[in-house]
Amino acid sequence: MTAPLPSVRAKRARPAPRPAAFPSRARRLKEQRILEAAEPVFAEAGFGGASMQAIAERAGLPKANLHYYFGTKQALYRALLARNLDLWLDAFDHIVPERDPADALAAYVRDKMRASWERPLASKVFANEVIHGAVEIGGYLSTKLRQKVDEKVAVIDGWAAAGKIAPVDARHLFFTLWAATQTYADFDVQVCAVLDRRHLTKADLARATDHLVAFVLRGCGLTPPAACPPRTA
Amino acid sequence: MTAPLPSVRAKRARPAPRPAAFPSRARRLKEQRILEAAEPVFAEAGFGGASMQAIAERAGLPKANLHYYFGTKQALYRALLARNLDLWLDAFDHIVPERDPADALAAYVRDKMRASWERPLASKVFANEVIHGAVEIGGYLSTKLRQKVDEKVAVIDGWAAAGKIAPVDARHLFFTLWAATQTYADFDVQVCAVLDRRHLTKADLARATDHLVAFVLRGCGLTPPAACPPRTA
DNA sequence: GTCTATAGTGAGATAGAC
DNA sequence: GTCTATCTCACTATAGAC
Repeated sequence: MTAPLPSVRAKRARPAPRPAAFPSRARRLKEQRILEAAEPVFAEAGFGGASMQAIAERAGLPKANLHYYFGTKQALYRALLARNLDLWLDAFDHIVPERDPADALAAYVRDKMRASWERPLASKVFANEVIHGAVEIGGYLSTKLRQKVDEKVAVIDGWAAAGKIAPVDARHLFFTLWAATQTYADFDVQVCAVLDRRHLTKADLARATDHLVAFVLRGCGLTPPAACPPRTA
Repeated sequence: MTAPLPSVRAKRARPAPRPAAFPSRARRLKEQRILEAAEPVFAEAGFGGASMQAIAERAGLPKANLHYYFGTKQALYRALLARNLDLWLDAFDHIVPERDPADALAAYVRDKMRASWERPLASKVFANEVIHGAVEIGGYLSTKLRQKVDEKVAVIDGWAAAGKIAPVDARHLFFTLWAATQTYADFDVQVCAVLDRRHLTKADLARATDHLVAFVLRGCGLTPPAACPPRTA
């Protein structure tokens, strides 16, 4: 579709910089503080738009300090991504064969919606990275994430074979669930605009969750027929 | 949640630059060509990561030429956004009271999926802009888009009142549909990774469309009860 | 470990010849 | 209208004093 662009993040290749080999407790805390400050900056400006200056100001530190701990902007960015990657996998734990499909899927959706409420910035950083080609996390996506999805797809296929759920395309079902839940974090501004809100409230998210759970359960044929009215011409 | 950041796009405020008052046909063609080149660059690098240099190379023109036509990088970016904004509204035309809900929603989903296939870069540019706070298009979102959504929400509420569709939250339904369809454009890399593909093919998108249409129709109670198996304990 | 001062580079934008 | 050469500045990154 599109000819490849030269990678955005490839200014000057530099060998692994200063960081210590044995991270002390104090060091970890400092790093944590910097990552905390970096998250909103990368989330709202993207990698290219973020500046070490802006991150340093947020962290209340001089710029040079960030370089002392992370070496380069890219390394800081990578560390931030790494810290959050597995965040999205936790919800998968609900999807197990022995559990009732409706309960499992409802819990999955609720967990993902909770994440959108509690960690919207992490979601935005991740979204940015994927939109821009997942240069840093491509490996993760095609190994750990794919394996986890394959595993959970098998669970859903098992439910379908047992007649416990409508025969959905489980992989695409996950794409739909990810998109539908993360949109409340990534595209919150658009949701706000349409709902005529200044900020999304917990009540807004609760309503969104109720909508989504009901929608998904019906979509998977997990709601009693009573709620399935006959189709009108 | 997060304190506001200084806008990413606010380096040096400059008065409206050179562009002519009466755009000739030739001028419009040149502008078109530049916008065409700008789309993949902004899509894959974001505003901050995109460079006028990269766009110029894609367009086969010297940098100065872009500045002659658009003045600033921001103006070029704005022009690109403006060109694509109404793209997403077309599909709404299917949602009219007199049409059968199932047909209308299926057609809506199919149109949006077609857009994800045909104009993925436009979708990415838009997604970037929204994630980064919709600084440029916030006005559009809270006026034209909101009005359009309100109008179509009324149609769906009308169907629900007439018992033609399950009582869904129409606004959140649209958020779900937007997210579920645009994810195939915006997050194509992730979808590829999970599906173990190098690129998404038309067949992949067709399969995704079939999944989504079926899922949405069931989710809206628009599929005959036969396909709604009883819930198992 | 911390921070000030600065080096060095790339980017947006412009001047001015053609 | 077009393009080369250049200006200016912001940004990443580092040197080196404390």
